[in-house]
This record gives sequence, structure tokens and C-alpha cells, in this order.
Amino acid sequence: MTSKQVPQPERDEIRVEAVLQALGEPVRLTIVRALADAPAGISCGELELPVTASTRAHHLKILREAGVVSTHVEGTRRISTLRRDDLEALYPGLLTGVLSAKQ
Amino acid sequence: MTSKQVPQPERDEIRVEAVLQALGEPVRLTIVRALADAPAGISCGELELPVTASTRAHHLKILREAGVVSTHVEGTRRISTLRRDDLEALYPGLLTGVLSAKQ
DNA sequence: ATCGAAGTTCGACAAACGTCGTACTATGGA
DNA sequence: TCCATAGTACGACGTTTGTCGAACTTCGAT
Repeated sequence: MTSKQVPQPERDEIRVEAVLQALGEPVRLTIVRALADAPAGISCGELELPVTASTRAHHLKILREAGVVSTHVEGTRRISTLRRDDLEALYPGLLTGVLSAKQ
Repeated sequence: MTSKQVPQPERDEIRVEAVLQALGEPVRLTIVRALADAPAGISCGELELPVTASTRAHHLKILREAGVVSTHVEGTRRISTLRRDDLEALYPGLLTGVLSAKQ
């Protein structure tokens, strides 16, 4: 198998508190913005952030468990993508609203 | 004067991180939901929550400083309202998306 | 088979956070 | 004027959170 899924909540298991809490941290919001500009996904190592690799992995885990991102394995890489469809279905407008912030 | 404004950030001073962090706390999200159903606003004492009055006031302060709610004085009461227009202008869809969560 | 690169997990630590009780201010009514 | 009510401010306390380094796993390449 060339690609495998990392465990994540089903759409109906996603809680809005967890999503908002996940998005409310500066580093994680930066990650989400980067993912929004990279539809194909980004690996943990490609994220350019002022934190160590273990901290990046930690934040990605928070985002994944909240239901914000999806992660699949490609070789030794873990590619994360935004769960746009699920979030838009659950909270229509939320993600676009967040991403429209003029930063 | 029968009504006075409590200090709050201008629209252009509102930061999305602060808004999301404010919304990402269960008690505060409950407050926001209550305010969404009460266009005329709610006083601190009218909020029915499993926390003490000082904690309620604390959460309202967080929401006010983040730019989520507006508070004006009416006698001995402080009436808080959702800053729907400002939030919709800054992050179109965010608030409606959050409020559409099936709870 | 061994090595290196990519991520994750774990433990530790400091900072931030949510909560409470108390003290305080201010407003309106008796 | 005095008092009760509404809300805020402050200090304290325990919990959660963000961060790091080190150890570990897994995969691909040499």
C-alpha cells in the first residue's frame, strides 16, 4: 500500500468547540492558512514555523483530532490536508470567514 | 446619561486569533449562543451558567476585548450584545458558521 | 544490513487559563 | 442617607497548554 490514513474523527464526531480551540492558537492558524494555499497538502517538515519538529507534530495532532485536517502516509512523509468539505458541511462559512482575515 | 459604552476594540483592531480563542471556550461559546438569540442583549446576571458571577464577568471581558461583544451601561446593569456587523464585515460567514453547529 | 531522514511519543517545565471567594465601586430605591 | 443589588478587580489555586529535547519507529536508500 502506498498511502494509509491516520486516525481522525468522522464528520459527525467533530465538535465545534474543538475546532475553534484548535484554530485559536497562532501557530496552528498559520498551519491552516498554509494548508489553505496548498490543496495537495503539506508534510510536517515542509511547514516553516518558528518551532521545533516535535511541536509541529503536536499541533498537527491537535488539528487532526479536532477534525480540521486529514493526514495520510506517503512513504516516510505524512501529508496533511484541510478538511474543507467536512468543515463547510458542518459550519458553512466558518472556514472561509477565518481565511478571509486580512492577517 | 442613561447609557454609556464600555471600552472595546475598534473594528480594525480586532484580531482573528483573539476572536477564535474567545469562541473556543465552552462557557464563552454558550454565552455567544445566548446572545445570538437575544438581539436586545443580555446582562451578566441574566446568563444562566454553571459558574459564579465573577467568572461570568471574566468571560464577558474576554469576549469584549476580543471584539466579539459590545457592552453598554444601563443603570446598574451591563448589557452585552453580539458585534454581528463587525464580525460579519471582518470574517464573513464565521459567526453564522459557528452558530449553525448543531450543538 | 546499515544508515539517515521524517515523524511521533514521552517527560519535563514554565506560562497561560478557568475558577473561586472576597473586597470594592456604583447605581437606584426605601 | 442608608442599604441592597449588579458588576468588576484582585489574589490565589489547580489545571491545561505550548514548548523543548531525547528516545523511538518506520521507511527508503546505499
